[in-house]
Amino acid sequence: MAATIKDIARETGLSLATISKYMNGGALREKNRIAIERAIKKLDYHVNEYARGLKSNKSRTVGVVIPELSNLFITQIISVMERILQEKGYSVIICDCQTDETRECRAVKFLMGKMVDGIINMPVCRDGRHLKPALEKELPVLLLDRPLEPLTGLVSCVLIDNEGAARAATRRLLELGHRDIGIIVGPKDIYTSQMRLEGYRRALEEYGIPVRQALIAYGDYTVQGGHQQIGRLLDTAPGMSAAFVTNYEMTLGALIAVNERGIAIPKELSLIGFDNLDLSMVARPRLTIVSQPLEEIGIQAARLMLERLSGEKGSPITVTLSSSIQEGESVRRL
Amino acid sequence: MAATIKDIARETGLSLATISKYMNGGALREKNRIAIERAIKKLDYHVNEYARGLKSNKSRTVGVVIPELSNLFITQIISVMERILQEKGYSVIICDCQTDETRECRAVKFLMGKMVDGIINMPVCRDGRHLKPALEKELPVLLLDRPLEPLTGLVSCVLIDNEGAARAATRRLLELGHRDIGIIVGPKDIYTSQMRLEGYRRALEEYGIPVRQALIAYGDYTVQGGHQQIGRLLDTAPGMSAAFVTNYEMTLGALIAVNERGIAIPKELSLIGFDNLDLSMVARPRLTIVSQPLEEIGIQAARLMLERLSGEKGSPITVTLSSSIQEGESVRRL
DNA sequence: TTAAAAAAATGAAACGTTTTGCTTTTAGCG
DNA sequence: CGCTAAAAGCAAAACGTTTCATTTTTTTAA
Repeated sequence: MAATIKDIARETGLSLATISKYMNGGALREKNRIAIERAIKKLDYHVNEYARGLKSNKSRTVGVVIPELSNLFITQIISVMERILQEKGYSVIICDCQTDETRECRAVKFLMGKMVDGIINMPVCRDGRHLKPALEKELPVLLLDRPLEPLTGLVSCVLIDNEGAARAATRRLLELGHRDIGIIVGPKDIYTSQMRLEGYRRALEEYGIPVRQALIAYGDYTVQGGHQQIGRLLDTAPGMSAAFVTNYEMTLGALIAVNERGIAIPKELSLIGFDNLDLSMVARPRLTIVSQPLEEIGIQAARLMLERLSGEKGSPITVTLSSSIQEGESVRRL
Repeated sequence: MAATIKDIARETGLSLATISKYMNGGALREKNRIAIERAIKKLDYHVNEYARGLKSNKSRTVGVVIPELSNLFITQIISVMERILQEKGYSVIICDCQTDETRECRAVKFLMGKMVDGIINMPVCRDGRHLKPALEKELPVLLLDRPLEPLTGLVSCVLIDNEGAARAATRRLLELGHRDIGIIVGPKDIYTSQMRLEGYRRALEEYGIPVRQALIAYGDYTVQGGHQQIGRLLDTAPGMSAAFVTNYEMTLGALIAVNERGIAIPKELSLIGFDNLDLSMVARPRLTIVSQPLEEIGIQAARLMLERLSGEKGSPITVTLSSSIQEGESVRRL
């Protein structure tokens, strides 16, 4: 049915090898190049990825394993990555493991069954066991947003300077005179939570202010979690003059709760949120937020993966991107 | 390196053809089946999808073309579809065309280059031109959420009864005595907008109430759009006692705006929102919403596609799912 | 017990590329 | 013009499956 390289060969009178060379960017005579191009157009030829994959052991496909698809932080990054990889002819298979280690493990195996050329992973499993099959096969592996201690030096990472971002946000509040600063972080065992909490601690230390457990709330990075935890803080730490919420969903939840309680921002409570998405453009007063460079994360991830895929060896790299604080009007000077 | 069917043949003393038969579920002698299974385990054999794809002209891959990846309605559906398709051994390649017809067209071609066995599409281009190459090749095509007039009878669809849902929501407000009901729909040229607006109109007609342009606002299905448009309605239609917002993002935007203005729900304004996501679980008072069966959409889409992929011909089917109203406390009796 | 029918296994030929080692053609130079 | 080196083109052999037409084995029936 569909035209093959053989048809092109017949049409042009050249050999298979020459056509193949053309398809892979080899050098050939001008008139042959033209003839081939004409034949390709005439016969509407497209390479058969399967024949090629079989021969070359490359699928031109990258697998992406994420904990959750319904998460704007993640989809925003994937969107960018996908576009870039696609421009280079790679397709992307996304596996949503639903924050489940077993599924994550299965996803890696599934992708290897699909013969992906590389894997990009925002890991759930903390010990990196799930990536073993890929590493054994020397597939390029790239970690997103969270490093994996046991894999240090073995795989590349694209990270955010979580600690620095949280420190800067907390400092900002301290500079403006706040002393009772609440923070809502994610689950205790998640890397980004730990780092953000650490940044908060460090900033307080710099100012010689004791860290009070009552001002630390552990959410679960969901809207509901943010809603609950800000409630908890407001109830149990009445002196709190400012709160720092450390991801987008929880910021949304917190904002809704604060509005419901009729608490005025920033008059009664200063708020610093997270992630530069719709929310920050919409809420009034405009939210002051820690803005993660989502697009840049995607770009760097795609770049690093493409470098690996094109055979550049070199040792694994960790790229750490820094967030910026985007000033709004949700923080006031005390 | 990796074990092939040949290795299994050698290990078991059987022929290639027999192993292949086993792999594809053919009938064979019990002892041979056992021997093969043992060999597979021993040699850690996995089929080479590329060799198989080359021979069989099947890629066991489904392409999904969507207007936007950072949209909870969409990702929620994809999540389910992907899980089901993956269970059947299919992988999914997602193409985010960014609501751009040119990109959408390119995405279809890209996917065909990747030799997908079928395409699931939430279409942007209204005339379905972009799907022509796929239809010509007789690839199974499935439309999601929006039918395409010119393709009626040619492709299957999974739809929501948008008109019915909007009518039910509007009726609900009418039953409770509301007469000045605002509605925020999406862009004028989008199918779901039109249907939802139509449902609103019909409900008003049933009650003999004239449709007033001042109560109809066109948003763009974004948080910001919802925020703006509810503002517009509140400003230009001061008598409005209830509002119906017709997607998740705009509901979020509207809710934020209403809270900012200190308007009490449902005392000063009754509100019906859309889509049963985090938001409705979190907002207080709990929102009354039109709840689309996101999971069911995913299930039906996966099912229909799988049926097609397994060769069942039959004529294209349109599955229309109905939404339900989930009662909260955001609507009051007038 | 044997012939016929049914079931299972087989060998070999594809599928559409890439690649390797050679051969032919072209270009450059004295 | 003829020689050489470099460039371009070629034939054939893979890659790991599936599938078809046969052959072999097993089961059934007489």
